[in-house]
Parts: sequence; C-alpha cells; structure tokens
Amino acid sequence: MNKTFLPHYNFSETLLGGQSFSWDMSVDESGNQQFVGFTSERAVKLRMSGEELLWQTYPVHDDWDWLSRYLRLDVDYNQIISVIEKDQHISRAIKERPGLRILAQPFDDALVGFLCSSTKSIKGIRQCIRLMAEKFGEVVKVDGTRLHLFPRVERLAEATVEDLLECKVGFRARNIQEGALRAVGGRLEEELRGLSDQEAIERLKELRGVGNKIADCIMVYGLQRDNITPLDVWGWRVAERYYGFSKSDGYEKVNEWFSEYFEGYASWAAQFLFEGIRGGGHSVEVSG
DNA sequence: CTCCAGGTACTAA
DNA sequence: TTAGTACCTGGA
Repeated sequence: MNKTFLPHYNFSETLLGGQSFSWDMSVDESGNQQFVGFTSERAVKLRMSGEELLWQTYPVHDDWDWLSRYLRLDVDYNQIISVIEKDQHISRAIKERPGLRILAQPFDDALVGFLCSSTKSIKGIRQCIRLMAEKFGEVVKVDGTRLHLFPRVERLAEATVEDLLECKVGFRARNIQEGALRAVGGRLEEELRGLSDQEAIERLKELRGVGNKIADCIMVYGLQRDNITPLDVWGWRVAERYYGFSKSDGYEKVNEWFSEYFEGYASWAAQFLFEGIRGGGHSVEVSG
C-alpha cells in the first residue's frame, strides 16, 4: 500500500453516504476502517493510519493521479466551506460531518448508478449494482482475491433486458440499457461537458428514466457541477424545515434558490445538509 | 400479507 | 400546470 499524508478526509461519510453505491467498509482488530470500492476504471483499497492514507489502485497500481481526482483533492476545501457556511443550519451540518466531500465519479458510473435509484432503497441500489458488476463488470485481482469492476456502458448497452432483469433492476432495465447506449464511447459525457448547467440538465432529462432528481445527481456526482441541488425526499425536508419552502414552490424554483444562496457551491452545501437530516449515525427522527 | 423505498412517465382534468 | 397512479421487486 502507498502512503500519503491526508488529514481531515471523512471517508466513511463520503464513501458510504449515498453518492456512490459501490464501496464497502470493514473494521480490523485494532478498530481501523478499511474501504474497498469499485468503479468502471479502477478498484481501490483505502485505510487510514493516523493522518496518513494507505491506498492502492487496481488493476493499474499506484495511480495517484486517478485517485486524487476521484477523491477531489484538487479543490480548496476550506474555501468551499467558508463560502457555504452562511447560517446556523449549514454550520451545524458541517460540524456534524467534518471532512465530508463530494466524489468525482466516472460519468458513466453516476449515470448507471442513479438510473438504478428510482424508488429503491440504498440497500436495494447497492444490491443491483453488485449484481450488475458480477454479471457485466471486468474482473480484476485485488491482492489475490477477485473483484468485479463497475460495468462499462459498452457492455451494458449490449445486454438484453432479460440479462438486466436478473440484476433485479425491474422496470429500470430498459432505462439502463438505453442510457448506456447513449453513453457509449463517451459521446454523451463529451456533449454535456460543453453545455451550461441548465442545458445539460435538459439534455439529460431527454433520457428515459431521468427526471429532475436523477439528472441533478448525475450533474453533481458524474460531471462535477458544484452548484446543483438534487432534491430527493431528504432535500425537500431540508428545504421545508430550514428554509421555509413547500413542495408547491416547485423543483426548479427551490433549486435556483439554493444555487444563488450558496454562491456556486450548492452541491456541497446540499451534501452536508441532506446527510445531516438523513441521520447516518446522528439519529434525526422523521415521522412519515 | 401489505406496504414502502433517495422517481419517473403517463393520463386526465 | 397540477394531481393521481402504475411501475419491478426485495425487505420490513
């Protein structure tokens, strides 16, 4: 394993919090957390030892360029925090999850992952992703054991709906297949990178199975658009409870307000706020 | 067994 | 534009 000095990165919140569905954590005898994750490009193993990160990438080893970009170590974290820390709600959310970050997932992975997500529990999404990886993902060797990478869109595009149904994706099978087909060869990503936020969102929503929320998730987690607020049920609860909105205000209006209020970093603010209200260890009771 | 889960597409007023 | 509803399916 390689060693890199890296204090203040909250891996459990960042990797397991619901932006990615392809990380697992284990704890060794001495209580250290180890994370193993898979994307369509690399598998990764991570462990903290004091303030040092122990890491390795597979099948290409020692790929710090790739990993540091994935973990978004390129951003000025403290500057982002200082911009978004505008009121007591976000301030508390940041304090509760110090070191939480947004990942830069491969675009294709975000597309496929969130196409799986509609009306599914996180647990269910994780299961679908793993079944698809086993069925369609390349095998890599990780320290002697076999691991499947996240399936490539090229492979998913040629899968039959029947194949996909075996991965328990249900009615999302057709959406995944069609979405994957559009993404083959990086065509879709390349097109979207040349568009403004609003244009790109509209373009994404032309895909079957992609509405407001999933489009926003793909923008944030797959295209590093830092000023977008994916409003899921938790997002709406934040908007209602802390900022005085109601559902009747409409998705776009609330989204625009967040973008202006958090001045370019609404995605980061949303990550703190929504993780905060969701719980994730800090129980927040929410009556249905 | 029934109900719901990080939504979306389709239909009818 | 706004409401209501079906959609696959595992898990509670």
